[in-house]
Amino acid sequence: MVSGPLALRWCAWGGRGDMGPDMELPSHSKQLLLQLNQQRTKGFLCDVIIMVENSIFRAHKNVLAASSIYFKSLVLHDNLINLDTDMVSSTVFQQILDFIYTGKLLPSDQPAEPNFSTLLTAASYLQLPELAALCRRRLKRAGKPFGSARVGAAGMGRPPRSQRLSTTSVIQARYPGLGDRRKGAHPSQELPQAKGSDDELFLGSSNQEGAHTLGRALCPAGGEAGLGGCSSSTNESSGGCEQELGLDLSKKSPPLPPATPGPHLTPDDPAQLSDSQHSSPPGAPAPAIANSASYAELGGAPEEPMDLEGAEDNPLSQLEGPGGQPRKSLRHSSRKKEWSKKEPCALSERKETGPKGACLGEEGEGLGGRVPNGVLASGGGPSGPYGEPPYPCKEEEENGKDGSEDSGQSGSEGGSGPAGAHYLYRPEGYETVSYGDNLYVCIPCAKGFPSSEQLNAHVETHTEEELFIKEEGAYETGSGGAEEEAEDLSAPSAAYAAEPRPFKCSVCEKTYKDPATLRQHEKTHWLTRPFPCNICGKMFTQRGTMTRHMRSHLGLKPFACDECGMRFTRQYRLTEHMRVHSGEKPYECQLCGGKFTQQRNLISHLRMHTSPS
DNA sequence: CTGGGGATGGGGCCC
DNA sequence: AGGGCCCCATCCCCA
Repeated sequence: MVSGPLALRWCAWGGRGDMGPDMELPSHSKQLLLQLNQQRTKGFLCDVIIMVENSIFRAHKNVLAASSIYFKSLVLHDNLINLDTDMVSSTVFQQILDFIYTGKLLPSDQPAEPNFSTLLTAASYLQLPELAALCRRRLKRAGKPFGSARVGAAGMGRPPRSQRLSTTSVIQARYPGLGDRRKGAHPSQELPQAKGSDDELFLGSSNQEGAHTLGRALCPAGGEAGLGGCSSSTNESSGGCEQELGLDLSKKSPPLPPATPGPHLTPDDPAQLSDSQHSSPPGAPAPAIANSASYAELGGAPEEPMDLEGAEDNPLSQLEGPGGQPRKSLRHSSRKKEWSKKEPCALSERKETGPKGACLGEEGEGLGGRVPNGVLASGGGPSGPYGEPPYPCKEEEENGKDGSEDSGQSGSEGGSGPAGAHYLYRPEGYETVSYGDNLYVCIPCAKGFPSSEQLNAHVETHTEEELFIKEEGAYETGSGGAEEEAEDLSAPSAAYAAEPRPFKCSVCEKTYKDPATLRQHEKTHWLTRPFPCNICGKMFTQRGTMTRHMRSHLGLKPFACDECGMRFTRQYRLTEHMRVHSGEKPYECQLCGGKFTQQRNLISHLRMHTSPS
């Protein structure tokens, strides 16, 4: 399943002894790559977003996974990848992505010759052995030393990752949902397991050349005799090579079982399973995706030629595809269009904000050129209000809630600067006056810092308790006061009388069984929403809500109906939907006896009974 | 044209 | 972190 287009390419290049030349299309792999690259530039079927500095790149998981073991481990888990900007810049990544999709180092936009040293660093970091080798050759030819670049982070004078883990929280706050997997821990840390699972498939299904390439992928620095730290027989010990790469794989062991052979995916996670389905190459005879759902998601009947032009307008409508329910497909298509109409607002807004807040900032092509018609960039001009307060408070959002669409908009206006609960990145652009260097602001004490690291170091000086007290104090001055509410503690509501709920919200009347839930609830009273969407900037109080929201951006619908192939973003929706097929109507109106498949429709129906109109 | 119902999407929130 | 449920909003179909 992992053997993507590049694996195909390798097969073709490697030649096959059992197949005569008349049975082989010499240009097949080239054409395939060409198509893929075209699709990438159009955003068609792109299923992963890579964020580098302020730029967003869209790509295909299969292609990334096939070209780099690093990407392979990343895209298994995530659809949004945030690359270490210390290791790769957006300009360099642009070249790299082009290389991945074309096999050529295209002349960059830069007037000067591409900086092979930085390219080599990035290639090593991203574990692109062939590109790294190319760079090394060029550097060698130019007589430039490249050892420092090859050793990656260590060579760049950066502290080992384990020492940099303290920044993780800030990074998570800025890019929540990216998690440790993406930022804090290099995915190569999962290599031992990867080698035991997917790579075996890789090796087993490839010819020798493919296996050899993979071997180099496992050991990026190697495979180039006399150049890398590893000898040409590097396949023997990839671990050592990783160390030499400076990718510090020994630090902070990932929360994974030891190198027991087995799949990365947790089989009980439908989302992940689905993601793995996403990774399957279109057209691959994968029984796991043989249902109409996945088939629909792959963009239509396999025998149908892909209509890229049509797809340009709305890739998501293509994703929905003819799933056997034309009406629904149509509806989804229009819905998606409606949705994408909203996105440009947020994005264009972000574009106008400063460097960090704006994913699209300096590099117009980050979206404009790279994904002109993709989910992120489709549609027309801005349609929402500008200049709203950057950090919408709950009340504001709820008061102005004349539609989730609108609240989404306002949310996105405010959210271009990812904000943490206790720390906050304040993007440029909200004020015409520059903030100077202190763009990272600690919310509790309002101190500004020039870097996330410094902010994070500072944040750690605040204790949880202290922060909590400050939040509490803010509410006390704002309304009611906690004291009078505290008195209510003695009078728990009858509804909760059966079960002790000793943890009471200091702001409202709600009580909870455990402090964690209370804490979570208290966040709903905070004026800042800790979890911003990386794509539209909308802020959320809970990480889970944000990641769920992110799914809608990425068009991820992991939960497929076996009956009709419709896909949903949530399990619950699928459960609901399944009643359509089963005919089950468990919700009955006590007034008229009407039965409903969904509770919410019963509720809506009950309103009809109760409302005077 | 209108209202009701079916179905779906997204966010909030609790567990 | 993820599941489950609630809510609101919306679209579509149909009587």
